[in-house]
Amino acid sequence: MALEHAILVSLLEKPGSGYELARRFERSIGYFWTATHQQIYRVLKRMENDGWVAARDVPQQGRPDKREYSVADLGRAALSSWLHEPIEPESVRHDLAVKIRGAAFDDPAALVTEVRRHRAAHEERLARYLAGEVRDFTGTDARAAGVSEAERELQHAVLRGGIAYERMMIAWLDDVLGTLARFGPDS
Amino acid sequence: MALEHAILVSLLEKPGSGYELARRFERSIGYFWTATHQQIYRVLKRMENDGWVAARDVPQQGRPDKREYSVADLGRAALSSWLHEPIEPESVRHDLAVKIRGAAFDDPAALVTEVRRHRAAHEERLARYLAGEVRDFTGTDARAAGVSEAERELQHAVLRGGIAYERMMIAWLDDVLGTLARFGPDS
DNA sequence: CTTTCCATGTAACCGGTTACATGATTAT
DNA sequence: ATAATCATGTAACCGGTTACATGGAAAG
Repeated sequence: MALEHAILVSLLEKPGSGYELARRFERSIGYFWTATHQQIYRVLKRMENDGWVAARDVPQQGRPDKREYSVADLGRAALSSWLHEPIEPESVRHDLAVKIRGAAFDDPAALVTEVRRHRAAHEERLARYLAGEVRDFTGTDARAAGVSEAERELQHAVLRGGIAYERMMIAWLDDVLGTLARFGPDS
Repeated sequence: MALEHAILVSLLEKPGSGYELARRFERSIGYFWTATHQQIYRVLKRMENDGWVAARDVPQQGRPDKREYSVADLGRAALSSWLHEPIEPESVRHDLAVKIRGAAFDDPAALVTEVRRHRAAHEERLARYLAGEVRDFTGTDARAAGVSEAERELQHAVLRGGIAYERMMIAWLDDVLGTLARFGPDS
């Protein structure tokens, strides 16, 4: 389990409210971890009880107050010890692969639309990542205020992972489409 | 949720017991879906109650009896309808990416061992997949008895996906190692 | 004689998802 | 008026993981 740790990393990069964290999990953090706001609020509360994070009420004008969280010493220590313990390389879960193998017992041609939909979704994500790369990681100083070089470079490395993943998926889905095409008229 | 459907596909490819299914989920099906035997037995029972699969007791010599399951009409229909409904492209979950971004707030050099471990694990998987590809998908007729061409080709396409994934991961982890190396002496 | 393989389960727990709820402000 | 954004939650459910349990056969 790493949601706690993902939250710690995000709060170390920049303190924020549960709502803001939820937004980040739709964006930058989203390409390696997802979480809904319900989950985040629940975990955040537990982390506060455990002394991993500290909250501060921030009044705002024209908007509801927010509780801004930042990482406490105990949280930093928890993250550090997690970073030092080995984790098992997780295995993937691909619904689509189940469908592809299942198509052999149904109509292979019917899957083409579905595979194309997925391909489009990955293409879209790739475009988003590439745009983010240009925005955040070009120009030596642009928006580099208060961010260490290590932080910046490691974030970039993770983003490159997301980009590589999307490119691989697109290429593979093209491969699959080619295979499906050979069973178009009939099997 | 697709475990039911993964089981249906596997049983369509070849009927088998819960135990045998669990083994398959460690092998061929394992590169796109994982499941433990506990989970499989539970789901299998539910599927039998729902009439998706039918069981047949098979006595064996020198071994405990087994319950061999095969797909019933209702199961085939359930699979077909699932194949025809669109599913959302799922997003990945990478503990390792959390660690990499977290390393900026700890010791980046300490992550090198961990990343190398993961790299080795992916290298090993890649070797297994490639060996499986040679074993099962070379030679026009080898072990192709009773397996349709569509079935064979689609299985191969899924395997190529696993291979592409492992290759991408290895390349990316090399990228990460290079990035980490630049923060070796100190950040 | 101890480990591994075959074979099937129960029980507890917990993280993640979905549905529901509230309430103010800003934009169309 | 209506929808969208900001902001924070509760409650129910359920799939997946971990631990525990049994019991015979074959292999080292």
